[in-house]
Amino acid sequence: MSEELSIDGLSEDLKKKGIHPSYHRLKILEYLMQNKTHPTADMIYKELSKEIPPLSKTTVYNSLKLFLKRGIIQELTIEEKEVRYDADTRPHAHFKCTECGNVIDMAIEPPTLNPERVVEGHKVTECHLYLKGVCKNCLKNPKK
Amino acid sequence: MSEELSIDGLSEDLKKKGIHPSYHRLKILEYLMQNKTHPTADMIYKELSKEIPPLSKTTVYNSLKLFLKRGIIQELTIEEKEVRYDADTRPHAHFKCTECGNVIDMAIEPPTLNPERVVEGHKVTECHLYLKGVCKNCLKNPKK
DNA sequence: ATTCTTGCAAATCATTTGCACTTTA
DNA sequence: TAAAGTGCAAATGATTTGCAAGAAT
Repeated sequence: MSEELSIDGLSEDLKKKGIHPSYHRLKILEYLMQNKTHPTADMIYKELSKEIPPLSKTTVYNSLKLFLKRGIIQELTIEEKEVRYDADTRPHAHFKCTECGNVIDMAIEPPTLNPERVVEGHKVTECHLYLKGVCKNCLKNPKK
Repeated sequence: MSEELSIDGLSEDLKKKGIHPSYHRLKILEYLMQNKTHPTADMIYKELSKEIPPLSKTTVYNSLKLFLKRGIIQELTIEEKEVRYDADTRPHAHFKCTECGNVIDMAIEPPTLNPERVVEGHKVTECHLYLKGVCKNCLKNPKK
């Protein structure tokens, strides 16, 4: 893809965060950056398995957990029993379509999602805005 | 929803929603309305069990699911593996303290959380704003 | 050689399900 | 007596853990 998504670039990103850029880790992060579908661990595993047969789900979980701890991805819990991951850690909202199940990004009025502020005396460090409804596409093409 | 918490009032609320106001259901809803701590199903079960020995967790799950379907409570998925319930269905934000683990309500600038609107062509019907950080209380009394 | 990475298999744990018992109308 | 409510026990399924084998430096 583009140069910012080159394996070399990703490799550098990981090194900067103190993560050894192993092949599996690079592929998992690359997948997350190229697929803005906010996949679950299972989706990532299923897709990458086609390409990388010797890949275990444990490694996917291990890698995601590591990326999360180092702040290079974020976890979305828009729905119970469906933890999704997003390589874009900039503040933005997420919309889940109840028809097609897709989760899409949404630009949202900044003040709301600005982290690192104090509200009512509480120190806020993280913000998630989750919207649900029917997406543009499903509104146009109703199922059934 | 009635403002007072009389059993009679709750009973009427349930009937209006087409839910038979059984003893267990009334106690579960009453607990949710009196305890603004956004408890999990397990917390509700553990607490109510003290009072109502013949109560099974299945009944708690059944009742919560039913209330949810009829729109008299809402589900909070601020954290994975910790689905919480809130009897207040008006738009408001939720803050989870990473120190004490408590989830507290927060009044939030209305436009952000107004449901039933169209954003970027998508029909929004539900909004959740989840904040994380350290609460006022834990800032004052740091642990250890 | 030691440390890091990977991965199988078993453990965990919240939630769901099947079904039988009990209560209510 | 049919329908609704309840609850035990088993099933489910995503995630975690323990540990051993393989890879990297």
